[in-house]
Amino acid sequence: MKISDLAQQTGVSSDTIRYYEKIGLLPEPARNLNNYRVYSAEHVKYLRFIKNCRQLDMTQEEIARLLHLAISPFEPCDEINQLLDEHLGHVQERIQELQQVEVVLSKLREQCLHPKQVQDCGILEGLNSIVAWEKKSS
Amino acid sequence: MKISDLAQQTGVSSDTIRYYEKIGLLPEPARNLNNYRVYSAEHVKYLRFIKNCRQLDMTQEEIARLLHLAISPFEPCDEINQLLDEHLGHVQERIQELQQVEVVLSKLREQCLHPKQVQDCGILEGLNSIVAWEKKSS
DNA sequence: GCTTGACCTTGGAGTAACTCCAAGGTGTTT
DNA sequence: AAACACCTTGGAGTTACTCCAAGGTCAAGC
Repeated sequence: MKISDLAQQTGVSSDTIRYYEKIGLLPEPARNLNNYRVYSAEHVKYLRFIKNCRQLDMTQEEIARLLHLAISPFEPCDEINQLLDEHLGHVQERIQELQQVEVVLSKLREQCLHPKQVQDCGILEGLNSIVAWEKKSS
Repeated sequence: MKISDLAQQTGVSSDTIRYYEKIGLLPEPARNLNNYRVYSAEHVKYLRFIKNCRQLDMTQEEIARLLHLAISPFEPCDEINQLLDEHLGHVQERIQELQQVEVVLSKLREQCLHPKQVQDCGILEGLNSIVAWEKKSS
């Protein structure tokens, strides 16, 4: 199976596949006589796993940790649970941040319901004077 | 007013101030005899504006557009409203995406409520078999 | 007068997670 | 033989910074 086949089967571009290999997320495949990469069914599984994690917005580092854990079948899985919990926490934090942004933006938008000249636009006014609210973490 | 004063008054680091100048977001300040940057009250206003926009998660490009519009007081302000609407749209989209991620992560987490061995951990199982849901846009 | 420490300057490298491109090799078809 | 689609590597570009090194300046203290 060549790189374009793997790309097609997983919906991950060839460029990205080579990139994952380079950073060590995806195991190096065998090569054929022309130096083309040759992938196995294992690689499909690996890459699907990675893709799923990315869709869950995990970082490469989190994925690397998960992959590392996945190959130690007899270890306790606390670390996996912990990683998931932390990641879930980050996602929830980010949602809250964005919801705050949404509120401020909506209020700001109401400052200018009818088109005017720029000098009278309440939005620019508003942008000059937002009272910085607290962001929990960045 | 030197760069560290501006930094202190706005809560934006000196590094970031120089960076904003470099990419053209912040107007170039005057220089004193030692070639130190000398800022005016205008710069404080500018930088506060930029900081407010960044807190609203706007990109540098959006901010640049706003700043450009802000100096044309007699133009109609439709474009400002449109920019805000689009940006609000992006924020709402991202919130929805993250909420979907949150649901999937929570379900995944339930696959392993009691610590086990890695080989029996339902989370890894789950990560292998997430049915890719539709993302509206990336 | 000299050292110390706190600033300032510039330029460049590093971060995450890719994406795109150029230059060159290979393989199949017409 | 030419056209076209694929493969290889290496390197640059993206966003929004952050950090660092090497060198210049300035005020205070001994």
